[in-house]
This record gives sequence, C-alpha cells and structure tokens, in this order.
Amino acid sequence: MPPKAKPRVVYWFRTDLRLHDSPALAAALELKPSVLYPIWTWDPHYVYRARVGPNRWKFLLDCQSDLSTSITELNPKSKLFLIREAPQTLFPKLFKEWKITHLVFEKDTDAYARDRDAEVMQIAKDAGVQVIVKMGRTLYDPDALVQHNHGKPTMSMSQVQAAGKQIGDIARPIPAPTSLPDPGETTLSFAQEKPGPEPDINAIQRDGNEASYSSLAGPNGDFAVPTMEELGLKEATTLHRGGETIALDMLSAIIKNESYTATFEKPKTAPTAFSPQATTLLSPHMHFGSLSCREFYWRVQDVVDAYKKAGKHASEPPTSLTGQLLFRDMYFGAQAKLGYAFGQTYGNPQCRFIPWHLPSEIDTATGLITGRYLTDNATAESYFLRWKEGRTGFPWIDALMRQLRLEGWIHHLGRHAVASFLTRGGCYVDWERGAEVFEEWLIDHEAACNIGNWQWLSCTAFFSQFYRVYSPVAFPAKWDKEGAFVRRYVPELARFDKKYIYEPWKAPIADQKAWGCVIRGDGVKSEEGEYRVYPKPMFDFATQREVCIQGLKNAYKVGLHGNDAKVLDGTWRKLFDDEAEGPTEGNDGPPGAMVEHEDADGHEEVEHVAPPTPKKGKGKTGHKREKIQGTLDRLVTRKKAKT
DNA sequence: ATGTGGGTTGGCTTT
DNA sequence: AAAAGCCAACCCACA
Repeated sequence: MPPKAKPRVVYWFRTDLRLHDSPALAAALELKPSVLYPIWTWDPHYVYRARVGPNRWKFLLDCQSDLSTSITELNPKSKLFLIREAPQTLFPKLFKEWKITHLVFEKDTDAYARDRDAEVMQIAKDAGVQVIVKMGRTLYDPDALVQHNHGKPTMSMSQVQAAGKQIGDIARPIPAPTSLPDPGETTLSFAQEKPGPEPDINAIQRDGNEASYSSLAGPNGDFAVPTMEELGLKEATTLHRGGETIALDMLSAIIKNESYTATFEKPKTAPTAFSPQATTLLSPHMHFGSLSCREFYWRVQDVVDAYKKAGKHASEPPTSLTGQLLFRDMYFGAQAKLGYAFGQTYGNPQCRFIPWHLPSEIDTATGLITGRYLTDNATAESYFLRWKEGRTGFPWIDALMRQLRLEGWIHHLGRHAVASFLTRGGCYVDWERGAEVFEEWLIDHEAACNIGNWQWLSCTAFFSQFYRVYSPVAFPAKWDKEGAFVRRYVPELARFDKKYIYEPWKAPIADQKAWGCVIRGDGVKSEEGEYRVYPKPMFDFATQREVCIQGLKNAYKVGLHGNDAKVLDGTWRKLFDDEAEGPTEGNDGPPGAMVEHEDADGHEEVEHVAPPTPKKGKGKTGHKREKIQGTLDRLVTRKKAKT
C-alpha cells in the first residue's frame, strides 16, 4: 500500500459564514489537511432564480467580507476564495486542478439545496473525493426531528419538544479555530462555464450590468468579495450590517443584560419599537450563519440557568429567547419532510386549501409553482400592489411595509399584522404572494421560517383561529398610543394628532390641512398643491374582515388540503358554492387555482399579469363572490363620494 | 367515546 | 387600570 496522501481539503461555505461553532469546519480541521481551501461558489440559483433584494445582497457581501478578513487573520496566506461558477459545473474541474481529496460542508435541508448537494456528492464520488457533511444550522438535525416525530413533518411546538427530548442534548458550541492551514496553489487553468441568466428573476434588483460571472476569480483575479456595483445591484438602503464580528458583539451585548435575556417574552415585545427595536435583530445572522444558533442557545441558556439559580423567575419556551429557536427548528423540520411542496399549497398535504385571490400558476409537469400568478380579480390585484408599496391607507400597515422595504427587517408582530392583513384578515390574497414579497425584501429571509409563518398567519397550517384578526387600528394602539412608529415611517402623517394617527381619514379636513397632509386618493400622488397627500383606506376594514372570516369558515368546512385530488385536478370548484371568496366561478377548471392554458372547450385564456376581464356567469354557481366584492366596492365608492 | 383544555402574540365590553 | 368574560368556534392532544 502506498502511503496515504495528506488530505487536500475544500471547505465549502454556504449557510455558515462564521468561524465560531462550526461543526463542519471543525471536522475539516480534524483531517489535519496539508492544504485547506475556504471557498464560496457563486450559485446561479441565488443570483438569478431566488428573489433577493439589494439589502439582503449587501448583508451577504458583509458576511463574506468579514469572514474573509477573519480567515486572513488566522493565516495571512488564506482568505475566502469566491469562485464564480455554479458548484455543479465547477467542482469536477476544481477537484482535478487542485488535487482535492476531501470536500466538507454544512448540511442544508432546503429543498433546492438538497438537490444541489446530492448532485455535488455524486460528482465528488465520481472524482474519488471524500465528502464530509455536518449539521450545524439548527439546534437539531431537521431529518432527526422528522424521524423522531414518527416520520412526519413537525407541525407544532409540542412535537418539536417531544422529538428533541428523544434526540438528546443540544450540542455545546465549538470554539473557533486558532489557526488554519495554508491554501494550495490557486491557479485555475480551466474554462469558466457561464450559467444562462434566464429566467432572471432578479433583473428588477439591478440598475447596472450584472457581472457575477465575468471571470472565475473576479475582475482582479483575486477571488475577492464583489461590490454591489460589480453585481449591478441597486443601492442597499438598510443600515443593518452583516458579519460574524458584528453578530458576536450583538450577542454579547444582549446576554450582558441578564434580565432582558432571562425574562424575554416574545408576545410582550413591542412591534412599534425602533431605535432600539424590542427584539435581538440576530435573525439575519442566523440566516447567513454569521451567528451559530447553538452558540446563541447556550450563551442564553447559561444566563437563564444562573438567573433561576439566583431564585429569580425566567421565561420559558415557547415565548423565551431559546423558544424562538425551537420555532425555527419546527419550520426546518416541516420543510425537511415536505421539500418543495412546503413552499406552496398545491400538492402540500399539510396546507389547507383556500380559494384565495391571486393564486399561483402551477407547472403541471412538475406540480410546482412557476413564480407567476393568476390575476383573477382586479380589485385584489390593486389591494396587493397597494399593500406591497405601503399605500393601503392604513398607517400601521403602510409604516410596516415601508420599514420592510427600506430596512429589510420588521418586528415579528409587525409581520403578523401585515400578513394577516394581506390574507385572512383583509385582502383575501394568497399567502404565496406575501411570502414572495418577504423573500425579496427581508434581510433575514429564511425559506422555511418565512413559508411556515405565512401559512401560520393565513391559517392554512400551524394555526387555525381565523376569527382572531389583527386590527390595523387597535393592535398598534396597544403598543404605541402616540404613534411614534407611524410618524417615523409615514412622515406625511407626522403632525397628525395621536387621536387620528391610525385612522387619519377620520380627521376633519380643516385639521388635515392644518397638519400639512390631506387624506385622499390611492397613494400614487404624494403631493397636491401645498399639501402632502396620504391615501384613503382602500377598504372598510370591518366589512372586509367579515368577508374574510366567512370565506375561511366556508373553506374550512369544505376541508380540502393541497394534496387533495380535487385540488390537484381543479374539481374543487364544484365544492365551493356562492358563499366562497376567491376565484371559484364555474365548476370546471385546470389544476389548483391556476389559469387555463390548453383547454379547448371554450374557456378563455387569461393573462397572468393583465387585469382580468370579469367573466360572465356561465355556471349555476359562482356569482356570490363577485357580489360580495361588488358590495364592498360600492361601499368604498359611496364613502369616497360622501367626503 | 365525546368532552375538555390549551394553543407564543385578537378585540371589545364589563368588572 | 388590570383582569376576566364574551365573541363564535378553529385544531389537536389527551383523558
């Protein structure tokens, strides 16, 4: 037997942009490598296929820069090597060129990541490269949670806690390495394979030329972290900054405040608080792995234990700080089992079917949503756009949506408020539309958590008390009587009396003028003469709340889930009578709630983006919804006419 | 089996 | 001023 060659290791950073508490990195170092290449591959899935706004891009680049600096501090010859090619095409060439013996990375149970990693592992096997995968992204391995939950997705906290108990203790954090091996030669003599940019879902995030794949090692040939300009991205507007250094400082500051750490109760933190906000703001660091969730867990738990030992009362999961991590694990466990289906209603056995407005288009070949949607109703489309753009006429909702777009982060209860408003407690728009907006704008967007929370708030999974609706007036007033939050993010209302801050349309015209802002229109115009303009509310909330509750009640009674045969083939329409909200018109239709494509039986084809032409009633049912909508429209019109 | 109590985070009225 | 009760009623675990 020839002497075994010393390991030449590629450490592939993905969801773990840190040096502290990385089980995978520790495993790489245990190999005692002769060379270690810390690399990042530029995945076209992220560049072109996922929705990523400039703020999250910026946070990612921050994390990469900080990590690269930290690596160089441990070994001046090393850094984070960014290689601009898809991992699936890069690795076969890279393994050969750099004579790699081992590939090490952290486990990722996201639906796409599983496909990608399976492919990469096969590539490595073919190349004779040994692969080491370690779990470090969640408290528990999501697959283990599923296994200990009788093979089922984790859909409640009690399931997570029961499964976790069986799995055993949560691993203690591993110290950061104190040294790193040299990288080897970094010559790249092979040709770069550029991925096709189509479809490029992120074109709208750029105002310059996208140059991710200009060359393998970047414009200066030094594998450096790109700039926003280089990627052609629009300027980031958030002040939240990424990187492990900042994350660890933030964590230290939090646990230094022992009573805050030990008595934290999420439902009691104010969603209206800003500078400083009421929660930790560590979620984006969890997402990019610039902070380990286990590091967070144990640093907090140690404070809690000491607090209890001193005889003081500490909070408990699920409302405590560590409880927040258990929710995260719950959503990862659900996603781990359900895969792509978790992110959509269609084909999802856990997700209730509700005939929402603006449903997703389904690719019947794959059963997956395409990213486009059916504009079944022009009013709902306008509700959706006004919600997204922060001009609903409800200051609480608009302030949150503007904060979200500007800063990429809003408080958890703020997310509840806008999500409830868009779906079951206001607009009756599909939760998948809202999830897409959050995916685009949140700097802490975590697919599993985002999807799970949207299902929760839309009462399609995890939660079902749909009659508990968040009021855009009463709810914020509970936290912020003065309306400071609204004044900060909706500055046109800054001078309004607190009596009207959440319902400015009720202020007398003379007062509106005295306060420098008149309430009229739909929010497209921001000024009129000498006055600023803030829109009228886009509907009567109490009326719309009732419409939604009745719609949900009816859909619950019908009792379909995303994998029901009737949902898959479109015959669900037969089960929804006049009382239903949503695009239920007619008894026949294509799968899910999608639009007809190839049916030749006289159905009209409907464009996905253009406002729909209201269909004339052909079937015996399906008109009540339009009637409800009509009633609502008339109601708003009448109100407009009066003032 | 049918009932009961709990479910991270509702709103409104009464006590 | 805080807390309890009602609203109209969901699912689920457990007895």
